[in-house]
Amino acid sequence: MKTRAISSDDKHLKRSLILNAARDLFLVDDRQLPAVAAIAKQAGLAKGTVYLYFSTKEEIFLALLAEEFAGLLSSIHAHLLNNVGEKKLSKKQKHELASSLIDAIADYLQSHPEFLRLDAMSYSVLEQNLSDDFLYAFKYELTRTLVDTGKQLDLALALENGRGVSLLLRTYALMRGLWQSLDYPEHLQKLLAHKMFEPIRPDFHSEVRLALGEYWLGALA
Amino acid sequence: MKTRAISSDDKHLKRSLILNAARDLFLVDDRQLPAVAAIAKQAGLAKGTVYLYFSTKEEIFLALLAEEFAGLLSSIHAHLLNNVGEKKLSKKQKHELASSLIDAIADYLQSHPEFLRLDAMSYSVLEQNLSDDFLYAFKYELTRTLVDTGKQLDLALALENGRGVSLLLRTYALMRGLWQSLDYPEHLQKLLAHKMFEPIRPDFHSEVRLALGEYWLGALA
Amino acid sequence: MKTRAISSDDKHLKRSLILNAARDLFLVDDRQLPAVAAIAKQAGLAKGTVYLYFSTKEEIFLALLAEEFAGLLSSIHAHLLNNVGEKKLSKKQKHELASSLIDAIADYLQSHPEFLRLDAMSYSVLEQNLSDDFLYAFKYELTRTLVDTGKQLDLALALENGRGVSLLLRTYALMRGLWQSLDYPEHLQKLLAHKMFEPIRPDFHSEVRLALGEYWLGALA
Amino acid sequence: MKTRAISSDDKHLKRSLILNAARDLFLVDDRQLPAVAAIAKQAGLAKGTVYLYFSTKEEIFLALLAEEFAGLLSSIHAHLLNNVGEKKLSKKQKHELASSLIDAIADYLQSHPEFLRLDAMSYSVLEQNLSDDFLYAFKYELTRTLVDTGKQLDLALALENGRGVSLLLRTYALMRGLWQSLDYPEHLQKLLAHKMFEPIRPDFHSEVRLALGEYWLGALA
DNA sequence: GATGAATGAGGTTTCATTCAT
DNA sequence: GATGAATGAAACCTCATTCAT
Repeated sequence: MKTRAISSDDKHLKRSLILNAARDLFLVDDRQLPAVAAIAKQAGLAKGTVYLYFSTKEEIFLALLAEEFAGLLSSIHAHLLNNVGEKKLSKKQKHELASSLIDAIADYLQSHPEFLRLDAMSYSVLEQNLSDDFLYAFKYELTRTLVDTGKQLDLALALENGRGVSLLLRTYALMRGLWQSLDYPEHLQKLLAHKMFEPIRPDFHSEVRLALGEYWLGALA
Repeated sequence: MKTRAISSDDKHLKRSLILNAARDLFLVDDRQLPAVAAIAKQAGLAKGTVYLYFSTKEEIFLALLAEEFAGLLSSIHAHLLNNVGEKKLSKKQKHELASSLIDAIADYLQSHPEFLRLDAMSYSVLEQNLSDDFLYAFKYELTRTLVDTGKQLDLALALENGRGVSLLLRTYALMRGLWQSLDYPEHLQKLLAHKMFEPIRPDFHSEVRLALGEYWLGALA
Repeated sequence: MKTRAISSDDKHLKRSLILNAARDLFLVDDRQLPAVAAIAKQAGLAKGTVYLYFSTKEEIFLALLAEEFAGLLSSIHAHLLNNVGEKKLSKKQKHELASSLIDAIADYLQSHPEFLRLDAMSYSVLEQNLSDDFLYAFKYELTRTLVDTGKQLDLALALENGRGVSLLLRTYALMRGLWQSLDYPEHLQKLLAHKMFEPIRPDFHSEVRLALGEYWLGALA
Repeated sequence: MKTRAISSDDKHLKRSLILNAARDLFLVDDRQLPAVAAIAKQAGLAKGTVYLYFSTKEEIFLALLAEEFAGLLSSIHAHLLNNVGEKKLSKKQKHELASSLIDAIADYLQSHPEFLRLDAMSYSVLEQNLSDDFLYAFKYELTRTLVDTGKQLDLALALENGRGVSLLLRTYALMRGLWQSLDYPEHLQKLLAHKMFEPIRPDFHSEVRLALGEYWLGALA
């Protein structure tokens, strides 16, 4: 591709091109950020072009992660808006709301396999090598949306102020921790095929529902 | 320490020397495994010597992590042995046991700052570049101890078979997820000093107690 | 040379730059492939640049050797084309042709001191650490040219089919064997200065003519 | 083995132990000198012990090569002694002697597969890293025996003085050159399985007889 | 004499990023 | 704006040899 992205739309398009290429490659071989050369090739661009849109490799993947966070949170937000009326909920209704929320989250995770994979890289790999500005913008946006959604939750469940954010944070912690504990690379799966390892390899998607269920049960008690 | 580790004890000592050096350096600059050269220097050894005791850099840190896991699990195990009598516990007593267990865990985390730091590297960095044998041995030992401790828990709380392991796994997931969500490198801390970020930076050690408390409350309901 | 090799010609030029640097260094200290760092320095390039043109160090030297083979064989080829008329040669004329061929070969060796030096590394050092593709391409081209030249020889000397290749192969074997037997590194030369060692250190360039002369005499008998 | 070699015989025995171990390992994976650690292990000795008998790794293999040379030359020597009477040989008888000599050589090569393999390492690898003394002793002994055998040849074939050595040297050159040209490591053999490569991979043991036959035919003409 | 623990020089290769074209 | 050639830091691991025990 040698077309020049002149209009703002074109730029946005090319940015997406890169992000998609990066996501595709990452899904093929997670636990390792693909090389910039590979991303460029996959996107049909030159290496240098990638650097016109992102200033480090990590930026690409943090941008991808930001999208995922936004998606999950907006999904939760939407769910809350849909299911909240004006009247106060009964205890049972609250639990039902929590339960459906968990379903919404688990569904999102299932349909966005790259989310927690990327997320698992963020602590050790992704947040290196980023400009303060970019990192700040990421955290800023994330916090804003999170707090926002937290407030929705406060309203929906008649929680005390700030409780919603806390619940969301802990929910997030639990699901990312579970992912990292239960996702094994292929060769490890073979190694752990023996029955004795069964306790440490339940299916993630079932497990996350159960664990979140327990957590919310306690949290709402 | 003698210059040459001839006896098996001496060897074990030298191994520890390396592990300690590695831990020390890692604590100074976590999120990045120190170079083998640096570890060797810190331990007062030559690079090659390190490779007499470990066959890759990652082995060193996985060995360190193995020690931590062993420590935490034995700590839990001990706690269970101390606090379990023969009679069946009342519901209240069970919650008290859970609560004290959480304390034990949280105390361990507080006194072993390297544990969750290392742990956070294990998904993306640590489990690369290891021989299948070593990795298997690690998982084997970990699973064995985990299942063992899980059984103790089953007994102590009169749980159905296998429930204990599950509780431990989810507890672990929650604490590792929280760590990664709440531990910020220094420069990020400065960036996030503003009040608006308060919701995303509660103190880890308080937070882990609270979150685990909620989880166990729900799990034992 | 431009700093950036953009056109295909420029690239070819830069490749040559590297090959020449490698050859120069190798001639200074044969029996040891120079380090890539040294080659890069000699060529006025960065180490990484070398790896843009060759994917392992050995590739560089095998490429060099390939050039030498091509040179020798084309030299032989040319010689045959020049000296072959349509009429059948008499026995004497055949021997004269052989003799002049030997001269052509020996002249080539004399003016390409790197050829047999490199060649002597090929068995034990050079053919390690090469991709199958590269090695195959090398052997393929070599075989093709060799067989081709062999056929010319068949024609020129009215040999039975395939005899020419065989003669060339044995000629090559003899000259490479002689080189390795008669080329001494400097410090060994001093060690073997005594008269008693004279029988094992005749001058290679005379010796190769004599030995090849004897061989061809027998081969054409 | 922790026995001490006190008597001279014991020492000689232990030396042989090392040499045999080295030969065995080298035969398994030629084109690469085995590591000293491997040799020691194979010999049932400690690494340090090896260095009591040889001062560098290369010494071991040069000693091995020396044995081979001695074996070949003594084999030739013996052959000459057996087949030489006092009377002058006819031309035909001379050719018969040469022919049987070639057979003797080729037989030796066939029954000593390590000879030319080792020999092929001598130019580029083996003669590095040796003390002048050792190297000199090697060359001295070799030259002495060679000249000696050469003289026998002079006598047997009524050659002019020194011609025998020359013939032997060229014979050696041809056979080592052929070996290096025709011995392919396994993975290359697969690569060159195609019919087009047939001309460059005749069987060494047949080829060496034919080529030497031609050479001697010319040399005795 | 024998051992094997310790040494540390040495060189390859990768790849994120820059910048001349 | 786009390209891709050039850069060069960074780090691993091997293994021959030494020497304390």
